[in-house]
Order: sequence, then structure tokens, then C-alpha cells
Amino acid sequence: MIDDDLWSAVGDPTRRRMLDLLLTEGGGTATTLSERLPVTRQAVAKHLVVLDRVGLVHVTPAGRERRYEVDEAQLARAVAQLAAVGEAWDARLQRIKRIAERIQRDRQAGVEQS
Amino acid sequence: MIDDDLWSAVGDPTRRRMLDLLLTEGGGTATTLSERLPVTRQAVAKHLVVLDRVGLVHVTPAGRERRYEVDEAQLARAVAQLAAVGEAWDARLQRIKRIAERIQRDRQAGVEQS
DNA sequence: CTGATATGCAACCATCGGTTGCACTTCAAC
DNA sequence: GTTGAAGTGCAACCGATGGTTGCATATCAG
Repeated sequence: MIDDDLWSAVGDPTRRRMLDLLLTEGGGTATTLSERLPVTRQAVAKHLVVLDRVGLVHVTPAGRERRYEVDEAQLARAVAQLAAVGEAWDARLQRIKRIAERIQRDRQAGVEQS
Repeated sequence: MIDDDLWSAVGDPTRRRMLDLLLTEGGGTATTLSERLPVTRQAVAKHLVVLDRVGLVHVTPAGRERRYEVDEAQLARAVAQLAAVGEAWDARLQRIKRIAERIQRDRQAGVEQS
């Protein structure tokens, strides 16, 4: 089974955009993030708590600021799980497709034989 | 950008299990699905509405039953988007990693030069 | 010291996944 | 044909969550 906490953490679109911003800008605070997002600072702060809880970000207090940075190893793990789920479904779809083709083939053979 | 409706549709764990069951058992009804899931029929019915709205399943009324089946093409599309998001992040992580290594190398060179 | 900036905390609201309860249709069996 | 069981639909309710506003608190700069 997959780590449902990690999945649900990256499942939120706003949190995905936050991780994106933190990655491309090399970290940030609740305030700087909220300036680049269509939500308030408080909403961002709540998301940061969630991301911190599952270890996707780390926080470094600096004066009156709280600077957040992505834990790349953990994010890599989350991405890997994403890929795993994708592959599992892909495999299942392939299997279904093969079965469907086989049924089709069998039916063809039956018709020819009759 | 990605289709956020599709993503959020497969984002729910219960809906993922439902798609899974529908795939492996070749379709089903709200009642049969709820028998294999830890939720009530009504909850399943609501999820089926969501899945139907984004085209991940199709419904066929048959007497008093409403039989649901997965739209494999649409599911394949959803899986592809999943993979795309994963790859985008992967690429970003790789880029960050390369930059970090470069900084590391430059610092080494600077130390040796001084 | 004072004002501006960054954060934290609390109350509140809408949406969503889930539940229970009840009414409605359809099939089957007597 | 009536009656009962099975499948569905609808509505009210509940808890968690993503979002908001408002206010209090801490820190930096002039």
C-alpha cells in the first residue's frame, strides 16, 4: 500500500504550487508564498503545517521570519509513489486490453468455424 | 496546466479503489461496489456521480440496476497526467540537484585557489 | 520609542466525504 | 395480481478541511 498521508499532502493543488514555488525559488516564507498565490497568508501557513508534518518541507526560524525549504529526498519519495500508482494502473489497463483482444480473437475464430 | 477535475477525481482514495474494482471485475453497481468497500452504498453513489461527470465511468441502466463501467481511454488519460506531473517534478529535482553540485564544485575550486 | 513587517491564534464559512432514514421503482414468487 | 425483496434516489445531518477575516504578538529599522 501507499503512504496515504504523503499522497494526500501532494494531492492538494495549492500545496503542489507551493512546493513548485519553494523549489524554483529556493525556499520562502508564508508571506512571500502568499504573494505569488491566489490565497491568503493564513491559508498558506496552514498548508505549510501539513507539508511540515509529512516531512516535505523544513522550517528555519530567522528573526521574525520562518523560512521554509523543500526536503528534496522526501519529495522524491512522494514522486516515486505517484509514479508507482500510475504504473500499477497502466499495467492493469494493459492486462484488460489484452484480455479484450483475446476475447475478440476467440469470437472471430468461432464465427469462422460455424 | 493539467485538468484539475480529472486529477481531483482520481485523487480520492475511495474513488481509486472503486476504479480498481470496476476494472478487475469488469463493471459493477453502487450496491456491489459498496459490498467490497468500507463505505455505504450512498457514499459510493456520490463518488460514481463524480467519476461520471469527468467521464471516467459510463452508466448503463438495466431494469432496476445501474451498471457502471470504466472508460479506459479516459482513465489512461488520467494516468498519463499523473505521470506527467511526476516527470515534471522529477526534472525540477534533477535540475536543482545539478545546480547544487555545481555550487559545491565552484566552492571547492575557490578554496583551492585561495 | 514608534511604526512597519512577519507571524500566530481564533472564530467563522463552504465544500466534501461519509452517515442514517425514508420514499420510489422493479423484479420475482406465491 | 399482490406482496415482498432488491436496487436506487433524495434529503438531512455530521466531521474534517481549505479558505476567509480580525486581532494579538514579536521583531526589525528609523
